[in-house]
Amino acid sequence: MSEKSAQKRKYILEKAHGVFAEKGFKDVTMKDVVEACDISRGGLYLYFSSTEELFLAVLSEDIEEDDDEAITKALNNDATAGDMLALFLKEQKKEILRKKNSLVVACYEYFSANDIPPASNPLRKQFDAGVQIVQTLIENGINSGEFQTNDPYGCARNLMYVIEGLKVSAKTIGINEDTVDRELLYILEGLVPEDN
Amino acid sequence: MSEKSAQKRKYILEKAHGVFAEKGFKDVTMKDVVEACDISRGGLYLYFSSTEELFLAVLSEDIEEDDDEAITKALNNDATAGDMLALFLKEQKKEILRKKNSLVVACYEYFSANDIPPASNPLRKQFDAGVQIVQTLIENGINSGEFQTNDPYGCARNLMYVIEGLKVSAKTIGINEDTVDRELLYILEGLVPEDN
Amino acid sequence: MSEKSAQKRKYILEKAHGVFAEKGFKDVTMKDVVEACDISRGGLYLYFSSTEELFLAVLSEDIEEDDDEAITKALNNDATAGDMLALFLKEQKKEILRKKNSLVVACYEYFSANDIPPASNPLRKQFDAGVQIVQTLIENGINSGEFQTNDPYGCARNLMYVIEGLKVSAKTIGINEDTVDRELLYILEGLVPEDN
Amino acid sequence: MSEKSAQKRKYILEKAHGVFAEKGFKDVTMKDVVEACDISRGGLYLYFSSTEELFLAVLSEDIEEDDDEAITKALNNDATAGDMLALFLKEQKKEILRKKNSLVVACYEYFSANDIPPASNPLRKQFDAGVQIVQTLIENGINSGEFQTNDPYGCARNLMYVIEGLKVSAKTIGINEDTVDRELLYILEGLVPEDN
DNA sequence: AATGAATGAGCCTTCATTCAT
DNA sequence: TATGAATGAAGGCTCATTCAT
Repeated sequence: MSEKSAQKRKYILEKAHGVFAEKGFKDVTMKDVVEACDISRGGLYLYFSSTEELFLAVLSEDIEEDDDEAITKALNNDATAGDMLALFLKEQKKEILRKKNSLVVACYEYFSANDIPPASNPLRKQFDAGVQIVQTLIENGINSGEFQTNDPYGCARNLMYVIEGLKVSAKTIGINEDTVDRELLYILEGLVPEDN
Repeated sequence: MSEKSAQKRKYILEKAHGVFAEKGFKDVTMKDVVEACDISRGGLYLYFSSTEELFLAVLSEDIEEDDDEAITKALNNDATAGDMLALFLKEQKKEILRKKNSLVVACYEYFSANDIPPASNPLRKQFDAGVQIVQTLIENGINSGEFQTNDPYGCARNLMYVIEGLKVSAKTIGINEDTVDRELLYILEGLVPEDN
Repeated sequence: MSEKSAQKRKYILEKAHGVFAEKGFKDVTMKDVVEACDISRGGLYLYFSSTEELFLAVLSEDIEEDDDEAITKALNNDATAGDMLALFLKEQKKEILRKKNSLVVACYEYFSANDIPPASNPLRKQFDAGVQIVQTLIENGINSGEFQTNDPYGCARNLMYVIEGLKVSAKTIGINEDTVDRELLYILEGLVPEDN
Repeated sequence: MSEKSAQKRKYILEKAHGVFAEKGFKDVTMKDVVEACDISRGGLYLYFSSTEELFLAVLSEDIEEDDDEAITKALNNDATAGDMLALFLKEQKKEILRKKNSLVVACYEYFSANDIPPASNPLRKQFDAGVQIVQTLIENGINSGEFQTNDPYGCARNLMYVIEGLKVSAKTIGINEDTVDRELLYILEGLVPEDN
């Protein structure tokens, strides 16, 4: 039955994902999830015993899938650094503007209310991974002459913080696609040699 | 009596401010506020009839006081653009790192759950005001030869998004003073003519 | 100031009358009355200390005014018994169908919840008075040859119970003017000699 | 489980019936019912979510049972119209004088506060059904020579309004068995040929 | 007399959690 | 495993009543 169990667990996580995306973290009740899953109250408790447990499980599933497949794939090809950075930014843009199934708000609510040690904070991991990827791409770009900067790490961090700022702004003050494009472009332009 | 009433209203707002700072928006109950104020349930309802009403009142009081007095004062003196930008950033840094009485998290929770038209969204107003100030300072700095950039508006926006990113990161993944310094410095350096 | 006091008392009773007419007895709160009168909470308590006290006061004022003036006046003239009974029924009909300011429902609620000794029950007094009036009119009518029945008292009671039935029906199942006319006419016809 | 559920639903309705009989409609709180049933607050809400819902359910159960079984049974026998009318009146009398478990007052309170379209107003239905029964009985009685009247419908209505009047009077001004007997007798006598 | 702020009791409603089946 | 009835705690809201001014 472990097979069937795993199946059901996955099913619950999917439905719960939708609930967290819609209501954030704090407003979600076990009842919400039960109803979304259309299972019994007791049934849910068999798998998860609190919204926190549920949320953390949803989150790790989510991150697992997340693995920036597009980027990874591209890295295996012979794409230029510029192409790959563009690809990365395209993914980020999609995430920033995503309305459906976004866990961003739920993450803010959860991680701002719970002091998670950085080492095990998935948000932190994602952020650091992003910086790492961007830094690498920039360095590659410098080597190939596509990019120009004397602080690739600083630039990568700057980019990631801007992305964070855009994400939160998208949820709180509302921004449109043009705004995102403009901001990302601003940064990219800082990277490109300006002599031309 | 209106005098005393106003007094008490203010008192409630102060206490509520503390509660929102501590628990964010969604977790705050009227009971929390009642207990923080040490008044009766009915007494609170005399002044505010929901946590939303309370929060919005707290917020407008907060913004009112906020008025970036330091900056304003400096503007009336003969401070250089560089000094003034440094001052602005110091204020922002304080805000980013503030643990006590920060409404940042509560704002995220409230404004991500409620679609407020941009025109009346105080978060938006604050952001735009920030961009405006920074842009002006940069332009002044360009005129005085302190700064160098061909897109003051873009640079101002970039700075403000980084600040947003730092704010949210401070609450969710935790960042220390050095990180803030490093990020702000990175941007400042981009502004300073590098020929020397 | 006793003059002014009496004035205000009267004012409160008028407003309260409207409130009881609209909401019945049980649903009325002191707050309702305070708001209807636009006076202070404490102010109302200076005059009445419960809705019950208020209601009973409203009721006695109401009954006082009620005194079937029209009938009384007619009795002093040389109206025929038939005319006077018709007049009486017209008044009753008005009462049965009245939507505004009717205390009927409030009376039902109050007197069905409180066992008032018949001797001091104003509803009972009114009922008995009605029977008495009708009986007298019928007897007069018999003497003048207008009416015919061998049980004037029984007929009067029957009429009054029908009126009670119509009153309560008007409030609970809804009846229209035609229905009232038809019912009252039915009784009248039983009184009139049928030989003609 | 549905079996047990139905059982409990019935149990709650019985207890609630008692509560409404005792306190009318408006004064009944969910807490009253919870206590009468000796179940938990939440438990009650599982079955009914307001006193209104409860009351309407109580009412329809009540009417269902009500079916004037005695009359129906008699109709299938060879009882005379007079016997059957007497039987009907005996039932009504019982109802008029009933102290325990009577929903009359609750009905007054509920239906005078809520405008229910006549077509779906159970009080109206009951009234009309009563008129219909009485009219039929009278007509049968006329055919068999037991009764005499030239307006069976009018007489039936008159009877039913008197009964309504007696019901409400029983609750508000208090009447005893003799009074009921006397009033019903008065009407009956009007039906019986008087020549003998 | 009159005001209206303040209190606290009371009822409403929703859910997390348990448990018998 | 799975169900869903049941419980009771928690928080919301409204008002009767009091009292300092």
